[in-house]
Amino acid sequence: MNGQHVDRPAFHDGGHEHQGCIADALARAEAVCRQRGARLTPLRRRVLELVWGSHRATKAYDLLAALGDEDGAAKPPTVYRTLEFLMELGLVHRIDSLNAFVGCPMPDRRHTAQFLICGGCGEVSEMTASSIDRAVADQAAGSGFALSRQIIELHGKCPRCTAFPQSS
Amino acid sequence: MNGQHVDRPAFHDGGHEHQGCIADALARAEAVCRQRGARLTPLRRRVLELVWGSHRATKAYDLLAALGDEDGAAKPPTVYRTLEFLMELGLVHRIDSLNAFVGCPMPDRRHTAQFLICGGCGEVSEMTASSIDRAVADQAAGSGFALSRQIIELHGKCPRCTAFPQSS
DNA sequence: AAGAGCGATGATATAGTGTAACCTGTTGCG
DNA sequence: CGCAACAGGTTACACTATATCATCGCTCTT
Repeated sequence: MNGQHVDRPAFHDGGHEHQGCIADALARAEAVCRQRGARLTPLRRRVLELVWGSHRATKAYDLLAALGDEDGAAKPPTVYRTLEFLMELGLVHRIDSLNAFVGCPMPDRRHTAQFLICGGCGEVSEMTASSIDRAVADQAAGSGFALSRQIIELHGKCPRCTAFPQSS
Repeated sequence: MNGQHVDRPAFHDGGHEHQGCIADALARAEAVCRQRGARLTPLRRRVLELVWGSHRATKAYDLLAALGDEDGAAKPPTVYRTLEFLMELGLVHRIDSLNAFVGCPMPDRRHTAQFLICGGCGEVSEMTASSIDRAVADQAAGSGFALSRQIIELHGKCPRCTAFPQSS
């Protein structure tokens, strides 16, 4: 094991078959729910699907609006409760610096996460970099600090947006 | 230079002479403002003083209330504008996971920051760990990601709260 | 089948956080 | 002085989140 181990640090290209991402996410969610004895109700399934509608972070009130268009006026607590449930199971993560939520690509495995957030296209890429984990754990331990939760959100530009700035 | 370089990872004990912290922070702020040609007005000075009133993160509306008690009803934009100014000069940092603000102990030097946030006493300790910086920079570079801002907020328990849990 | 118990959702209200837009005052300077 | 630039005041509103209580539907038990 070396310090370069990283899971999925990559960004998606614009033309990838996104329906597959959604379907995969739902399949993983069903597996996780089955395993944990939780119920993936239609509402929860729909919210997860909406969150996975893009690789950007989704705002709670955008979900609310989307649900309202179809289910006739959903209310804030409905959305927040559902998001809380999905976070509990590790199916979505909250991006604190954006007040928004993003689907987790590997909910079946306990992991820490770091997020690369592109200021150009808005895409959020989750990774698990053991080198960062180790540096963080070492520093916390060195300060006598008992770490319970790490929030690492890295803002910048993804490779595509760096190559083709949209300002023109 | 080794990988263990850290600035101020320490937590304060309950009995430290806190007036000194505030006075020092104000002195540093005056120096920074003088150097940058910015004006440390009475309002800005007062807000910075309030932020430095503890080593916890301060919420904008708490500042608002504190100012209201003395200056007769300050309004939200006043506080947010002032905080924005102070952040611009690096005199305070925003803790996104708390929606709150904390004084920067070294505003005179450009630096990245990581925060240790104690869930027991609420104290926030800023550090600059080069090992974390390096791991983050490496991972970003390896993904072709152009990093512009890093948010690293580590929640847990400080040494004192670990030793003496207040639950009783 | 009746009813208890529980989890999920609905509904109402309100708390907490942050900003847009416009106006007024103040300061520094030619 | 009179202008320009910046600081701060005021109003109004948008956005984010939670507390509380009511309802619905399912399962389990008797």
